[in-house]
Amino acid sequence: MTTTVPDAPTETTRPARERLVRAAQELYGEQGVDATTPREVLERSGVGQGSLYHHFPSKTDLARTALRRTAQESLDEARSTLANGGSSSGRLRAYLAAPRDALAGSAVGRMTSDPVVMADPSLREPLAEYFTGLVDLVTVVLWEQGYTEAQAHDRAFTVVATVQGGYVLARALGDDAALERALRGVRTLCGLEEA
Amino acid sequence: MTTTVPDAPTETTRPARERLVRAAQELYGEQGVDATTPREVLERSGVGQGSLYHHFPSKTDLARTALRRTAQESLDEARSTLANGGSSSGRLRAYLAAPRDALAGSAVGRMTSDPVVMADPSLREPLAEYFTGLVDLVTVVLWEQGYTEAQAHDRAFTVVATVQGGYVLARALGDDAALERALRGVRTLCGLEEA
DNA sequence: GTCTATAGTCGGATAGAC
DNA sequence: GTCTATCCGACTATAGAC
Repeated sequence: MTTTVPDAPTETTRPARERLVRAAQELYGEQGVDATTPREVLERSGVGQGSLYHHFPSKTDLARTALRRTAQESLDEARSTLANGGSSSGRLRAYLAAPRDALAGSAVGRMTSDPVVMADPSLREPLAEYFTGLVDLVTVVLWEQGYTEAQAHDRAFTVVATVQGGYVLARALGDDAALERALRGVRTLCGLEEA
Repeated sequence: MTTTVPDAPTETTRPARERLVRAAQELYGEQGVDATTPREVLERSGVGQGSLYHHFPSKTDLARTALRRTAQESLDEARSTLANGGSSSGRLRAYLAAPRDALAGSAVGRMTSDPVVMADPSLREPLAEYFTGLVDLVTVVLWEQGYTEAQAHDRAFTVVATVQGGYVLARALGDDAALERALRGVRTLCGLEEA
């Protein structure tokens, strides 16, 4: 008696669908949603033409799935640094020193310039969720350091904005040192730098 | 004897060309370069079909002209705030308090996510020039406040990054208050806020 | 569920009259 | 220098066999 039950009866894991989402995530990170064609997604995923439209009614539906996942993965990664053990200043320092591909930019932040994403509320939603969650994580850390809730919140926005703006500067200048400098500046301003 | 000499013999001012550049600047600010079609530029400028390709060999050449002007105008505006009279702290405070359309984003910064712009070095150049000039302006102000050159430079990157990242946050959250909070945070961190 | 083939639309660019 | 008319190719999506 062979156990033919795969993983879950209601929500089975589909390989083609999965490959499509992964390929879309990669291409969106490289080019954005607007500039990524269904054809490119099919080529990278190795899936045939009509299969995309079997799993997703339209390009937008694929984008929604891929963006949700990217936002979720990015937030999970930030959480692993900001909400784990260690002192609050140590966790913030670790977050600001985390390895980043400056010239690639923020997978989520870059989407705020994508016309397709910004035109559709259901595509914007993952962006809002990501940054709300990220700012909240940083706010808690700053609050633990003794700031008032209002001050912690303002400065959390500043910290997250510095990271995002650092990406923008690095890409505009073609120099990853721009992000490094911006982050070093905010570390000293927050009193996190060693003498 | 009518003076038929217009403005300059070598570089005359062409009305159609001018209208094309203006329309392109507007549309790039709203949608980006990649998402803006020649047709849209023609419609907004009120110029006829073939005239675009009379003045500009390709879409890229129009983009280069428009981006250069936008970068130049943006830098001039920043200079008028950061390099004018008043105390150094007053000028920096004025720059950070300048009116901004947070939900529209930075006309220059948003281009760092545009595939067409990033793929062409001649289109990226205006971005690099703008941010180099802007960071230099802020660096001078901070240097006047007594910071070492290295510290002033790092913090200048942080200030400019906060503005750029503030735009990203405001757009992602659909709330212009995000930029305000990020800027208030950096003002307090820089000791520019009144008690 | 996956594929090949193809339809419809629009973007980028050109030709050539005025 | 400016316009109208038009070509070519690519992108989004569908049809229908296996």
